[in-house]
Amino acid sequence: MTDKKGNSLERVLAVLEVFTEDRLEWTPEQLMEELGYSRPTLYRYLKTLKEAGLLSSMPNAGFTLGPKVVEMDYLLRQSDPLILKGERHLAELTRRFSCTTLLVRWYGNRILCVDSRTSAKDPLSSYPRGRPMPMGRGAIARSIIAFLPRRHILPRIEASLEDLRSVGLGATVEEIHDNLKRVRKAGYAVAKGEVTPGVVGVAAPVFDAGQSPIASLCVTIAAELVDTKVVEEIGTCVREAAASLSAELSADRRAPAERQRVRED
Amino acid sequence: MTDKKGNSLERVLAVLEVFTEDRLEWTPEQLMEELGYSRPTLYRYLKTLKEAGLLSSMPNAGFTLGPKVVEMDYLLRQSDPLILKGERHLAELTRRFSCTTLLVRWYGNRILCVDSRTSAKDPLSSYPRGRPMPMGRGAIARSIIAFLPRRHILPRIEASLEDLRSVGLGATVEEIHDNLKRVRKAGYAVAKGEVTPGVVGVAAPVFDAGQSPIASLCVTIAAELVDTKVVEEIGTCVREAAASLSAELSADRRAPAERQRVRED
DNA sequence: CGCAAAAATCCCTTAAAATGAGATTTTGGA
DNA sequence: TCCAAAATCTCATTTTAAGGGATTTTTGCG
Repeated sequence: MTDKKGNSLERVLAVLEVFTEDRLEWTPEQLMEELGYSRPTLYRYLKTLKEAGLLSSMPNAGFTLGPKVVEMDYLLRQSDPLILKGERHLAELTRRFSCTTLLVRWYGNRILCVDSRTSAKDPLSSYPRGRPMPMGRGAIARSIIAFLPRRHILPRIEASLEDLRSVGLGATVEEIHDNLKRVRKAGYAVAKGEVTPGVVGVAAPVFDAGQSPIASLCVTIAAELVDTKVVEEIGTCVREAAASLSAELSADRRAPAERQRVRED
Repeated sequence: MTDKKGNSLERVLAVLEVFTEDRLEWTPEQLMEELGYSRPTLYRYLKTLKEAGLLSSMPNAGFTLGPKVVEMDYLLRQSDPLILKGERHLAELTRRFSCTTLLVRWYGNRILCVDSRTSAKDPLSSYPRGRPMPMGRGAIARSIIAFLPRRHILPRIEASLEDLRSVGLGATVEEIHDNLKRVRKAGYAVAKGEVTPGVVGVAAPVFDAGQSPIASLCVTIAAELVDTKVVEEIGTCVREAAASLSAELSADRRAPAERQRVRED
């Protein structure tokens, strides 16, 4: 069984958590075992989730995620200021370099690509929209961690110490911290082949009026296409684009257009 | 207030329902009024939904749908047999005709585009992935209704009587029913300009081992590109593609590959 | 920098609602 | 048509969610 307990709200939503890339389909029996719910309870949950459209089941086959998910994703694409305002910058960067650009949101302990665009003839990235990436390695993760408020950085370094070390960012926590300070100073992070071999990532954080980054803008490009100088050039562009995007986001905030309410009663 | 009542599971999930194309952002106050929940209750719900990633809120701005939605959509794209097996047919139809093809799932009282592909130079359809379409008009809706078990057809005709009449399908319930029988016999439905002016839709139902259709495969094409003969040709293709897709789906069902369970403990 | 206003959370009792063992009905496949 | 498996129902029991009001935390502003 995965989770301890929680209130019934959390327990219903916990059902959604077991659907992963490794396991996209579950039978009620399997869910009972995995989640430790009783039969009637599980069926009640499933019924509710199914009615909400979050799950769907073909008769007597397993359950999978449902159509409401597709609908919500569509709505999200229309509502997320990050995506809406980021598009322009993605386009600009892909125009300027032969690369794949990613707009990646930070949430919980993951980072998640919410939009991407490519101009490389042979795209190398394996992270399309919606595929979560682990924190801990790669330019994106580092571009976010480096810009966290001081007291949040150290715990994160410790949590991902293995990864950060193996990536050559330093041997001790202090050394790594120093390197992250350098990232912070430069305004962008660079990683060579940390996520995908032969691919260089250059990422800069995106802020939303607050002090902590909420997302990262990243250019990934084939290593053979770049040298130190070009990486610097890309870094500058990415940093500026990210800064500009951040500014747009917080400007939007300051003048919150009160959208009209549409009722149907 | 939108909904009457329901158990707390339904009430939490009802929060997700208020996010629509007309209203993509809600403040807690507005949600309290709209849903009729008390303050602590609403905040509890919001907290839970936010922790699950289904909602997100930028400090003191409104709430919007959250990143988990993007992740689930990605998973869904990988797991939905309809999408996976349908892709081939969409590709084939778009290759053969200069058109937009849609794969549309039926759920509740809506139909929802889950995949689409276009080969027309100037795509006219305004229903991208995730945008729900109303039942009641259009070839897609009709291709589904016509193939429902007898006892489900009449209530649906009555429910959408206005629409069906205005579309010229007949004046009385009987007349409309006759027309639907004809659709059933032909194996596909045709609609001219019912959804988008100047666009002809040709749709056939997709089944999943059961008697009721679960989806529809549709070709939309500029009216000026087709005459009766071509429409018939398209109809035949669409019907055959849909039948083939249905067969693939139920074959898959009959030999349910037991996917391995991956645990991490 | 610190204050006032608003937002979000907490507390705690009551009332309501979720739970689950087992019986029962429905479903879908042969 | 019938049978086994799947899904739902029943109902006594206990857990737990609800919400008025107080409290703490955050935010905007002087």
